[in-house]
Amino acid sequence: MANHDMHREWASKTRGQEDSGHLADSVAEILDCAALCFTEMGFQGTSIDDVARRLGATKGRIYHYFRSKTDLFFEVHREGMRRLMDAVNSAMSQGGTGREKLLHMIEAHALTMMQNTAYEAVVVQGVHMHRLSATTPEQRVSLDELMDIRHRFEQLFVETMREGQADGSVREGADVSLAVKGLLGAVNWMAIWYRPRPDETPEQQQLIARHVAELQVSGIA
Amino acid sequence: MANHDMHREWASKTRGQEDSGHLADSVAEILDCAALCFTEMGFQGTSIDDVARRLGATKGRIYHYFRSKTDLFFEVHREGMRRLMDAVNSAMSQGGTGREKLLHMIEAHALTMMQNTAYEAVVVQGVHMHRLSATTPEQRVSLDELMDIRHRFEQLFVETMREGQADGSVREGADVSLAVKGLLGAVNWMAIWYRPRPDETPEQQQLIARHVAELQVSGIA
DNA sequence: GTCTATAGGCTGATAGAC
DNA sequence: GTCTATCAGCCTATAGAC
Repeated sequence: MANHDMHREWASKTRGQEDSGHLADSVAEILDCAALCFTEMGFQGTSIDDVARRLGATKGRIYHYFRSKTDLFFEVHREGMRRLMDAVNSAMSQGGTGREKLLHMIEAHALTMMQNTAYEAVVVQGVHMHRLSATTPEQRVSLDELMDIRHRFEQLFVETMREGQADGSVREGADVSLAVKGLLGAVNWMAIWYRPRPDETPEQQQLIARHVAELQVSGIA
Repeated sequence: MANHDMHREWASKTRGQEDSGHLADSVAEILDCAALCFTEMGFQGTSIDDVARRLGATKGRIYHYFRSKTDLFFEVHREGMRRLMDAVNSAMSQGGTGREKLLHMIEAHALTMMQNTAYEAVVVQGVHMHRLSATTPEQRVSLDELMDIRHRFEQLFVETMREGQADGSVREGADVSLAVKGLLGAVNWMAIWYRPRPDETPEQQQLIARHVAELQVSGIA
């Protein structure tokens, strides 16, 4: 029980800046393996033994840090959302017209999807799960918390698009909420089809991300 | 075993035009309940007993018509894809410039998503599953077959967009394949966020569908 | 901290009565 | 055609050794 709290503490620490040592390493290693398993086999399709096998350990290790499989899944999801938030927030704060900011935000979102395929595939899976009603009360609480983050994430795009309408860089008259759902859908769907090619460079990835972003932004400009 | 074949025969019949009577009714009823269960609880989260309970029956009935849970899932998926194909094909054959056709195709796609939420949520789930490697050989065969249909579906949009480039109604220079993936993503994502409001009329749905389509098409025009 | 062993519950699929 | 009964396997989570 105490260890679960230690993990919580670690999690909130890293949400700041630094990670601190061997405990963080253990947890991060588990999260990485879990992200891969959940991505490849789905939440219900993954057993804790699967994650343990990939880790080269047994489930004792995992249950020492995580209360339950659900807890593990949501911790992966949380980390994926954190990476997304960081990238988009940083793009948003770089200035320019609403339209320019939107372009950079979408590009950053897309690039993060491409460079964190496992974590972001879990995020998409989690969003999908929110649609499911067969959830335990425990899952419901975690899901609601994460959907709250997700909502704030979506609002960043909504606000920036409104900003663009105010400064004249984004077309008036479009239903902003609907437009944002469309554009986020286009980017999120990358979790389904995008696979990095074996020899793909970061520059090539950036090109794809920019292209996706431009297509979406030119629709509302 | 013979009954599974009867079902197959029914399935291919309906892919033509007519459905024929009480056997079809039994199967269609099972498919409807299964679509709802899979949508609400996911593939692995749904037990055959869940479907049977919703049906007001026991699993004997289901296993009489479907070899396995996997088989049942894919039959729902197939039906969902059929509805999508029908709608888009019909929109595509109505003429106009490439750009106009594309607009109508996306609109038809979106409207079908909105009017068949359960079946189409299963389709999206199936596409997602194709990403998963933890599949039995049996699942792999069905998935591959369905991804083949899916690929042909995507090609309809690619062809029409190329047509639009040829007749000057669609911007040159854009990566057609990437653009189509983006626009299909925007529409497919509706399976995640769209819920019909209790009092929503077909006219209101059409408005939303058109709006989504316009946003995507104006990005490539 | 990590392992082994195991309890306890659920589920896919089948067999056979009616 | 549909139901009841049941088996066999798997998986989450815990307890306790080391």
